[in-house]
Amino acid sequence: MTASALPVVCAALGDATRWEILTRLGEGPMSASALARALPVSRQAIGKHLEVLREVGLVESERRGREVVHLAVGARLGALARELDRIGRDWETRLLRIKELAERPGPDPAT
Amino acid sequence: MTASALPVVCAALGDATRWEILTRLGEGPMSASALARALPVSRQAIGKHLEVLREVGLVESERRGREVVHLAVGARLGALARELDRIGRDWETRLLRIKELAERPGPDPAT
DNA sequence: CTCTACTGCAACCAATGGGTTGCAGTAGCC
DNA sequence: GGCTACTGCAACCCATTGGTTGCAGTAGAG
Repeated sequence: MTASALPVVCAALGDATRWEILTRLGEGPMSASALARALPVSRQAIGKHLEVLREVGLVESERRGREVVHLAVGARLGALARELDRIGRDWETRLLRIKELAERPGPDPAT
Repeated sequence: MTASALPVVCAALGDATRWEILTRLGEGPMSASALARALPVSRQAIGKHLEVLREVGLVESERRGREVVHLAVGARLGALARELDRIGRDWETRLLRIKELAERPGPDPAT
């Protein structure tokens, strides 16, 4: 996962309806029509959300007979989680270093 | 981190400008005016972004003399990362179970 | 073959949100 | 005390987006 993709995939996860869709798809493959029956939005709205999720790799779609079934991709979410964890750790370590420097009497890093 | 907060905090992370701000704040505390000087947006826009980030716990603010300095909170990001990782694993395990059931000749789960 | 049902595309609408300018308040620096 | 600079609030603008309805295409079921 490249760093520039972080805002995009986070934006895809930044919508409650899409989380509803992902939760359903996490339990098993479903078609867009089936999702539309389960959720209080139209099938076309579901379709747009699915396109967003597919573009960032959070769902995959497969034609099965007459309908197209979609499923949530856990690997992609895991990759995002690892990246966020790494960044969070960086913030904490840098903040600790700053606090150490502030409290230490000798403020020269070269020492 | 409650599950209902996931879309909100992800939405906060779903903007490129906010990631710019977070990156700067991850290197050390800064004031809104300093951020506005470093980024190609106005101070008021920075202020709105900081409010969003503060509401979801990704930055903390502290009055230091005449100015207010902000810093990125790594712990919050780590909590989000753990939650996303957990959900991603759930998806993968359930999908594996479904595939197993589909390939196994005896489709009765009670057996 | 026909009928049903799921998909895909397009146009349109309203709300949200990222951005701006302007102004008032307030707290250090000299 | 006066000047400077940073903060906070409000109003406004426009692009994006989540949502809708409608229609055309297409592929299984009977």
